[in-house]
Amino acid sequence: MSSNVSRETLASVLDEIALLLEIEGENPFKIRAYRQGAETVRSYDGDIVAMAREGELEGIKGIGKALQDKLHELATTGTLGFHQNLRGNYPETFFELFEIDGLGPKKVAAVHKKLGIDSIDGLRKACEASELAALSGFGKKTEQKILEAIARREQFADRFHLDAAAHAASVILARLKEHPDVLRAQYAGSLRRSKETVGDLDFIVATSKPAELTRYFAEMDLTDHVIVHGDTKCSIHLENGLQCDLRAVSNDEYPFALQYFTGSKEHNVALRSRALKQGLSLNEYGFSGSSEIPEVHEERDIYSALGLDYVDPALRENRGEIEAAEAGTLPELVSWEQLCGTFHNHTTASDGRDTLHEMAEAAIDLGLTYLGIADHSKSSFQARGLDEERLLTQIEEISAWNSEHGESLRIFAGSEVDILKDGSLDFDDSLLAQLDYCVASVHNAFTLDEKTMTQRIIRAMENEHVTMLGHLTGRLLLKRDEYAVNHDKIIDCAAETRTIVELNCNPRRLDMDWRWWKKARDKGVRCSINPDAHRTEQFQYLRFGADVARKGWLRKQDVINTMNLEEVEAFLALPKSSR
DNA sequence: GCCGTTTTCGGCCCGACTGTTTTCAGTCG
Repeated sequence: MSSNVSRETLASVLDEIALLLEIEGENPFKIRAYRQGAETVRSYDGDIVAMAREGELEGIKGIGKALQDKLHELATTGTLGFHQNLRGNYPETFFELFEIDGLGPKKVAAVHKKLGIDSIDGLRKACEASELAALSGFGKKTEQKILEAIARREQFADRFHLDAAAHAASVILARLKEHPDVLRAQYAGSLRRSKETVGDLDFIVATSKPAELTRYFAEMDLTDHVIVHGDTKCSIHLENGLQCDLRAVSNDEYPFALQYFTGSKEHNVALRSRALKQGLSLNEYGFSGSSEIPEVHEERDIYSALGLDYVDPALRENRGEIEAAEAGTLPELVSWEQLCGTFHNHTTASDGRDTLHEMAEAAIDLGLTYLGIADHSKSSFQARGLDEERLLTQIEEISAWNSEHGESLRIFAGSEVDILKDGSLDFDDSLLAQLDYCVASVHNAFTLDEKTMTQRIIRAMENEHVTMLGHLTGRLLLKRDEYAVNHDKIIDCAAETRTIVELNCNPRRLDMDWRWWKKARDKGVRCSINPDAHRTEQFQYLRFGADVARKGWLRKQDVINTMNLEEVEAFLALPKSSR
C-alpha cells in the first residue's frame, strides 16, 4: 500500500471525473463539487498528498467525506476505482475534444454517442465529410466553427507570456481610451491579477453608447476576426491568436464590472457570499437586495461596503486576502517604483547581447543606482560561461567602471555560478570570495529525483559565498516543466542559512512561483527581484517582477533591491549569517 | 457532492450571445 502520486495527479483525476460526469449528464452541483475539490487540492497550503495518504483530510473546506475517501484511495494505491469505471473505454485522445472552443459536454457527448468520435482528428474528418450537420442541434455553421477552432488550436498556444499579453493590452487600452464616448476603461482578468501566464484579455469600458463601442472594438484594425458581437459584449481574436473580450457598461455599473471581471472566480464567490450575509446580492452590474444599497463610484467602494479594506487585484485569489481585508491586516505591497537596483544580469561576456557599458547606461536611464552583473560560469559552456581568468578580468573591468562612473551607478561584480550535479559550485570559494555577491543556479541534470535535487540545492545554499539562489525550479513557462524540488525544505534552508531567494522576473520564468512567497516571507526569507536581463530592454521585466512580488504578498522590507545603495553595500558586507 | 448566523435538507450565480430552432439549448465567462 504505497504509491507516489503528486498533488497535480490528485487534482487532475478529480477534474477528469467532473468532465466524465458532465458527459453522463450528472447533477451540475455534484460536478462543481469535484471541480472545487480539484481547486482545493491545488491551492491547499500544506502537504495534502501526505494527508490524503494518512487519511487526515477531515476539516478541509470543499473536501467532504466522499472526496476524502477517493483521495485516500488515490494517494495510497495510485488509482481510483470510481474513476477507472467512469473512464470505461474512452481513449486518452477523447479528452482533447473539450479543448475545442464552442464544444462543451453536451456536444462532445452527442458526437461520441452518435458518430463514435473520440479524437480531434476524428472530429475534423467528420466535419469535412459534413456528418455533424446531420445531428440535431448541429448545423453547417457549427461545423465551420469547429474546423476553425481546430485550426487555431494547432496554430497558436492557448496561453501567452505576461509580456506579450501586457503589450497587447496597453495598445488596445490606448485605442479604447481614444474613443470619445469612453468615460473610463481598464483591462481586467488574469492580466490585472498578474498571473504568470494569460489566457485572454478582458477590457471594461464605461460609456453611454455600449453598442457603438462593441462595434468599434470589432472593427479595430488589430482585430483578426470576431468571435461574438452583441450590444454590450464583443470577443475577438488578435492576429497572434490572443482572445480579447470587451464589456461595455454604464458609468454606474463600471466599478462592478471591473471588479467582477478581474476575478478570480474564487475571490468573487467568497465576496458574493459575504454580501449575501449582509442582505446584499452582488453581480457584475451592482448591488441589489433587501438592505440599503450602498453608494459605489469606484471599485474600492464595493469593498468598503462589505466592511473590507481595498484588496489589490494581485491578491484576489481567495488565499486569505478577504480575511486579512476584514481584519485590517493586508500587507502594504512592494511597488516597482521602490526598486533601486537589480542583481542577476548578463553581458556579452557570456550569453548577453549588450556590453557591460551598454547595460550600465540602460540601468542609469531607468533610474537605478546599482546594478549586479552575474554572467554564467564555466560549466554553462552553451552560454559561453566565464572561466576563472575571464571572471577575474571582468571583476577588474567593473572596478574600473566604478572608479570612473561610480557616482552615477555602482556595479556589483557577481557570477551566476552553476550548482553542479552533486551540489558543489563551479568556482572555488577563494574566487567566490573576491566577488561582491553570487547567484547560484541549476542549469543541468534536471531529471534528478526530488530528494536528490533538493539536497543538491541545499548544499549550495549552505555555502557562505552564495548570496542568493537563482530560478529555483528552472521552469520555462508554456515550454518546460519545473524540475522536482521540495519548496518547503528549500524555504526552511533559505531562512536558516540567510540565503536570499530570487524572484526571477523574466516572463518566461517568474520563478520562484508566486504561490510560495507568502510562506517564505513569513519564515523571514528575503527576495531579490531579478530580471535575468540578457539585453538592455529586459530591465523592463522588473515591472513584472514587482507585480508578481505583490501577488506573493511581499512588502518593501521583504525585497532586498528596495534598499538604497548605502544599505545594500552594508548588507552585502555583513557575514552571511548576520544578514 | 458540499455545506450550515435562513439549514442536517435544500440550495448551490446567472446574463450575454450564437446557432438551430420556431421558443430554446448549449457554451462561455
